[in-house]
Amino acid sequence: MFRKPRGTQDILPDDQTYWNYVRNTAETVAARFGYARIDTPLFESTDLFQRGVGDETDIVQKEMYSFEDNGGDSLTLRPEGTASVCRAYVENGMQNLPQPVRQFYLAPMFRYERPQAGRLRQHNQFGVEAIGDASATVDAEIIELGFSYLKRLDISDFTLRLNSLADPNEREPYLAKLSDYFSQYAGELPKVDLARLERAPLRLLDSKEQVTRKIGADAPKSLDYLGAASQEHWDQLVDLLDGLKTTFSEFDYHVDHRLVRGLDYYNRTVFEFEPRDAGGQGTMIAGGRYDPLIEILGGPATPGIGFGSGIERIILELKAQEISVPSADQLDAVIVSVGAARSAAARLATSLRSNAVAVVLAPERSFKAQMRYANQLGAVHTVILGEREMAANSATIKPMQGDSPQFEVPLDEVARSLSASRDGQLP
RNA sequence: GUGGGCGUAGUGUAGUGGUUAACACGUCAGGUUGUGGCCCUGAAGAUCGUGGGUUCGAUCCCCACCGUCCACCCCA
Repeated sequence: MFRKPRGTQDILPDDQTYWNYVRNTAETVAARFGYARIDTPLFESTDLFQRGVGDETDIVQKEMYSFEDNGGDSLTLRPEGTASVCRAYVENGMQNLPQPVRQFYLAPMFRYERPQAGRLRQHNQFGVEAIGDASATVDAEIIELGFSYLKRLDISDFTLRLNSLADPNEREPYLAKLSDYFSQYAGELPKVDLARLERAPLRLLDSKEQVTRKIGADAPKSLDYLGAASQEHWDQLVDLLDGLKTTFSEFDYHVDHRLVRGLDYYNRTVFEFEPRDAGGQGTMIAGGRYDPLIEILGGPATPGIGFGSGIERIILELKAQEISVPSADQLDAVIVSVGAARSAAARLATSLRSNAVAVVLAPERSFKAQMRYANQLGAVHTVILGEREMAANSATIKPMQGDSPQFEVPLDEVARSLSASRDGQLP
């Protein structure tokens, strides 16, 4: 038999309660901050990601699902969301909208990776992007949005790390200093980190190797290389976040000069929310400013900032914290009927559904088995249609929870009776 | 891409170099005439991940592959 491709998953009905909870929360919070939904294609021109994400990144070099279509074009299943949103921004003339343009997405991403907990080949992200405004107030807004999202999900015990990667022209001298610094210790660095020293010196900062971490503690900090403009931006952001601290008692952040990003397009502000006792793949939200990106993609220089949040990781954390999520829509009734009453039962089901009652017709089994069936489905009521009811043109309604007695109502009042009972149960 | 653990019915587990591979939950059917949940009885359901090899004989030993989990890498 077939099996699902490696690193993919079936999201079964039982798990959908988590997904609904997360998606609904994301939509609600996004709306509250004035972010509107955008959906972009599942695949894009390969070149968009090569240029946007960065040719040197692992994502582009070995993790993309790229293919050539019948017309000979090279396309790629999107590995991340920001490049597409920026492409859509330029392509659809969003420069002519009031700036910044605030958008969010809920969408699957694809990366050819070795699967493990919290890491899949197809995963889903809630992402937000604010494009067209370079001021630090937007940075603070995005971070507040991420905070509100986690709080509204009822997740606690998370930390927010913050850093500034400076602007590209400031980063060159910084990276040189950083390389120089680590080169002094080349003899002590483990093999993986020697490779990083060549390829991506920034990555040395968040290495998991003990030695490297120790050496990295005193490494040059990007924060010390900010130019006047990015320094002012940083100061404003810190000021705004301190303001948030006084508004939300649980809000906090800490500056971490080791926080870096794997995608090339980031500049200035970068941040991550992660569980306090984060394991390997813990990061729940990661984002930052990407002012150079749209120009890199061939558009007009346009600043932007946003974050991505892995829904699977959020759900892992919801489960880890044993957070209860709203249960699925309940089934109002199962109709139990035998013999001649079955066709009347089918008609009743149809009529109930058009009256907004959720109803299932029990399968053609013994009376007892049908009652069991109703119980297994967790229906609030059983509606019994038998010979007696047929003769009286009525139906018996039996509440399945608690021990209220069953009662009989005329057939045309079943819908009213069921919905009244349902509405009465709401708080 | 690297290293390690694991792979027995739908799910969770037990088990043995040699006749019909066990248990629990779940599923289905019964427990008399139209009433679920508890309980009782019964049934279905596993080519013991796949393919090689060792052996008279392998689910059990060895190898490869696949899958899964963990760590690295990378990242959400």
